[in-house]
Amino acid sequence: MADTGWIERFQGLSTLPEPVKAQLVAESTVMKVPAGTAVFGPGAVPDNLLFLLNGRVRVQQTSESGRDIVLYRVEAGESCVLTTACLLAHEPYSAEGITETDVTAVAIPRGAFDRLMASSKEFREFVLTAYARRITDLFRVIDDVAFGRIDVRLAGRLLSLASESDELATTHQQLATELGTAREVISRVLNDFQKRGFIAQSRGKITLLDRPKIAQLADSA
Amino acid sequence: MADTGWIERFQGLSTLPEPVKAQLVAESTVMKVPAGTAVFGPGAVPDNLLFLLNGRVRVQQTSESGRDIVLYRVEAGESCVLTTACLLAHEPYSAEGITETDVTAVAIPRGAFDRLMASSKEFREFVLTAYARRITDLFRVIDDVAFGRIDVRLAGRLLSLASESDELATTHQQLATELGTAREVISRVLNDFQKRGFIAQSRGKITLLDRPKIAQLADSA
DNA sequence: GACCGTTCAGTGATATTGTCACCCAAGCCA
DNA sequence: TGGCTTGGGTGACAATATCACTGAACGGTC
Repeated sequence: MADTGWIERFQGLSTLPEPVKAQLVAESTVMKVPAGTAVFGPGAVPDNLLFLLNGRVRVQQTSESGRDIVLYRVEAGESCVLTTACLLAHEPYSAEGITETDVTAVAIPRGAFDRLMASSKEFREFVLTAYARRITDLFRVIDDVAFGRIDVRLAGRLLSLASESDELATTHQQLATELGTAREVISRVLNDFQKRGFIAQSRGKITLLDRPKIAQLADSA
Repeated sequence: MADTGWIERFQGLSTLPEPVKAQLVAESTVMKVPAGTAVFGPGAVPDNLLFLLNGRVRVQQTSESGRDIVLYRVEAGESCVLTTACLLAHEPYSAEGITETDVTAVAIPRGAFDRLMASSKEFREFVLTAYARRITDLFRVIDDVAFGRIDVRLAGRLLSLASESDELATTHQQLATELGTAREVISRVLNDFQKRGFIAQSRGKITLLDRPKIAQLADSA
């Protein structure tokens, strides 16, 4: 018998009626994916709605010119609903999802997703709410890219990327991809941060020294 | 008896089973809105899904700093599905929809929308496909803002805004809002276009003189 | 018509960000 | 040791954004 406990980990699913929970569990399969795998994107179309139990997926876009920008991340306890819509669109869909850690997820096949949408008002609410959150994420990205200063944006990103420890194993190029800018820009801003005593740097590693100051910069929106 | 003809004008709705069409029509009401009205946004939350019969709605976002950027437009024959999701999200939702022309639309109340989602696979497909299109629109905006050149973006926007006539009644400030940039930037680029013979300008008006050249610039992506 | 207020557009100076073309250093490995 | 790859630094310059103005164009009013 399949484990049903995972449902409770998802905000919005715990209110599902029992029969729907049973249906959800019956039609789902647990999958494990190692870090660094492309779970969807050009050339890897998924047929499943994923509920992330553990780990994190980064969704990013590559422009025609070959430059990248991170759109959002799917964390444990969230689902990757945008893909369900993008599956149906026959337009070229340039975003891709990459596991940043080893990932455990529950996969709901397309058909089961549709049956759940038909049978449960609560499930529909869950899906639409998840959509709304992603869309507001995208709105935020647009706002940041269009009107945000990069030092402010970078400060914010450093804080969220280094939420566990003060050590951050990342390259300047990766940070540039986070914000959709160029490596040189990141290098200069980080050197400025270093001069101001916010961080320490070594090859491939950044150490946050003064979180309060960084936070202050980050929300001088 | 209500008119059912409008359904056929929407790509994706014509395949609905007859009973669903009847349901859709029975629960809908036609509304007319004059140009320049905010149909949704902070302070004007809609409880309806709108199908646009005539006219055009511009969806734009105002950042904290007070600057605007246009996200996308809803044209006749399209629906404004993103609002259905954003209604449910209790997060601050900063986008607003403004009618650019007089608009005729069919409104489906929230409850009816939910019943249709429950009862019709085709309707669900329609909704998800509409979502997907908007989301790819947003991805495109992000790509443009992050990596696009202003002159290229402006050229493209001039072409799409002046799709009917070569005359365009708009101010530099409005064009700046289109692209999420500053008026001065638009002024300088337009002056450059003028020098190159692409356009002619007078106060509040732009005339496209050389569409081919503008188009060539616009897709030198 | 003249006057006034508002909106629209032009411009120079300066700051920020992006691009290009390099260089050098650190780590890896034969 | 040398060579290779990756990560990072830097100067010069281009593109874009911001600031602080200016004046022109238009709409009223008297």
